[in-house]
Amino acid sequence: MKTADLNHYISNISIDCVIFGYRDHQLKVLLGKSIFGEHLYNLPGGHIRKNESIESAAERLVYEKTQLKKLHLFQFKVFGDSKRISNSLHKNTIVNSLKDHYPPSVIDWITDRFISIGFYALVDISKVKPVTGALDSSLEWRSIHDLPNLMHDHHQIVNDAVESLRQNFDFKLNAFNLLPQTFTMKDLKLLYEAVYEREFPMNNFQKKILSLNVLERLEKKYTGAPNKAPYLYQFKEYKRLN
Amino acid sequence: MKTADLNHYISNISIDCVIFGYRDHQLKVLLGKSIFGEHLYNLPGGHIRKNESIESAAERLVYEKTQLKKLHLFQFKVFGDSKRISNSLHKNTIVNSLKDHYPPSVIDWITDRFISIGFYALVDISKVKPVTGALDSSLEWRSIHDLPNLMHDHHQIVNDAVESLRQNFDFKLNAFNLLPQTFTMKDLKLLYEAVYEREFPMNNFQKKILSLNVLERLEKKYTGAPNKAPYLYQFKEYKRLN
DNA sequence: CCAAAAGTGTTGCCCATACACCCATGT
DNA sequence: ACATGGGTGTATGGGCAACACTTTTGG
Repeated sequence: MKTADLNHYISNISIDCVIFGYRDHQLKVLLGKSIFGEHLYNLPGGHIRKNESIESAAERLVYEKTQLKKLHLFQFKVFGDSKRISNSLHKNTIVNSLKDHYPPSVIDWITDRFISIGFYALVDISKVKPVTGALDSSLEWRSIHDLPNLMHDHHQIVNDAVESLRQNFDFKLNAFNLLPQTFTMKDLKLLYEAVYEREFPMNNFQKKILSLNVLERLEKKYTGAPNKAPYLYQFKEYKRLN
Repeated sequence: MKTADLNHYISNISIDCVIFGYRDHQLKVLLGKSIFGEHLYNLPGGHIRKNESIESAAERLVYEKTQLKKLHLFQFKVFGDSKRISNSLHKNTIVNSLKDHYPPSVIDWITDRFISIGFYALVDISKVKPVTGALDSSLEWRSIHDLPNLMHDHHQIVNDAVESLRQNFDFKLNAFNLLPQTFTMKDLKLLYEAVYEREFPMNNFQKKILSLNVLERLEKKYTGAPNKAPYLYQFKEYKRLN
C-alpha cells in the first residue's frame, strides 16, 4: 500500500465481503488472519476506486482473495456507525503497527471513520485458491458457529450476512453457487439444513426441490457402499452460466 | 450551503430518502421540485456529518423536510455506479446554475462522484409539515404511478424502494406508520391493496389481520351513511410508541 | 438373504380462498 | 321495509408434513 495509491480510492468508504463456502456440512466464511494481532481475524475487504462501481469493487476484492470471478454477490447492508472503528479495541494496535512504516497521512486515511458496504458472496469452496493480502498472514475457512476474534464490528457484519442469506436463500438457484457441479439430493438437503439450522424430511424435501424443475437428474453415483446408489443432479442453468 | 460547511460532511457519500405516504388509496412519495429545471424533481437527501451515523443522518434529513421524528426508516440499497451523476443529463445544468454563486471547490465537491445510500421512510401523510430545502422550490406528494421527471438515477431509486417495501411490508406493524391513529378495516385493506397492487377479499383479510392480534377494536365510526357502521381500530403498540 | 440407505406412495392436517349468509344503519 | 355496505360462518382444495412402504446395492 503506497501513499500515492490512496489517491485512486474513495476515502471514508470501504467494502467488507462475507465469502460463504460450504464444507463438512457446515456453512463457512473466509477470514484473514490479521497481521495486527496473534488471534485476530478480519473479513476480506478493501476500498473503492474512484472510477469503478461498488459492485465491480466487490468483485475485484473477492477475486483478489479467491481467484474466482462470476460468482453470486449480494449487497446486504451498510455499516455506518460513526464510532465503529474509533471505538474498536483494535484501532490503537493498528496505528502502532503502522506508524513506523507509513507517513501520518496514510495512517490517518486508513484509521479515519469508514462507512462500510457489506457484500456477501457464495462460492464453491473447492474452486477457491486463497491468496493472502498485505494485511493478513493467512486465510482460513471458519464455521459460522466457531468464529474467532474479529476486528472492529466484523462479527456483527457476519451475523447480519447470515441473516440476509437466510432471507434470500430461496429454493430456486442460490444453492448451486455453494456446491460442486454435481451433487446428490442428500448433499443439497444437508446444505439447506446447514443454512437454516433445522432438519428437512428427505421425501418432502425431494418432492419440493424436484417440483421446482430446476434440476436435471444424471447417472447414479456408485460409491461401493452396500446400499442403493443415489442419483447425481446438476442445475439446468449450469451450462448456460459456465 | 457555505463552503466551510462542506468540511463537516463526508465527501462522495450521500443519502437519498424515499419518503412514503398514503392518500387517496395511493402510495405516494415526497419529491422536491428542483430549482435546476422547470419540470425536474429530486428525492430528499443530503450528506452525512463526519460524526453522525448514517441512520442519524437519514433521520435528520427526513426531519428537515417533514418535521417528523421517530418514524420507520429502512436502509434498503446502495447506489454505487461510478457514472450515476456524471452520466446524468442534469449534471451540466447544475454546474451552470451554481458556478456564478459558489467557488469551484464547492462545485467540484457537489458534482463529484457520489455513492448514495438509499433509505425509505413511512410517514402519516397528514402529520407532515413540508419544509423546502435550498435546492427545491416546493415539495409535492406524487403517486408512485405518476412520477415526474427525476434527477439522476432517482427514478430507479424509487422503484427499488417500492420493491423493497413490498418485500418488507409484513402483516405485523409496518402499516400503521402510514395510517392515522385510528382507521377502519377497509382503510387498512385499501392500503395493502395499494402496496401490493392486488385485491384482498374482505373477510379473509379481516380474519388474517385480527389473528395477528396486533389491533384493538375501538368504537364504531358513524358516518351517516345508510349502512352498518364500521369499527375503528388502532395498533396496540400505538401508545407505547407515541 | 440381509443390512443400509435411496427413493416413492398415502394419509391427514392446516391454511388460504371462495361462497353464502347475517347484521346494523339511515331513509 | 329496504338498500347499502360491514362483518361473520362454513365448505372446498392445495400444499406440507408424518408415516409407511418399496427398491437398490454389496457383502
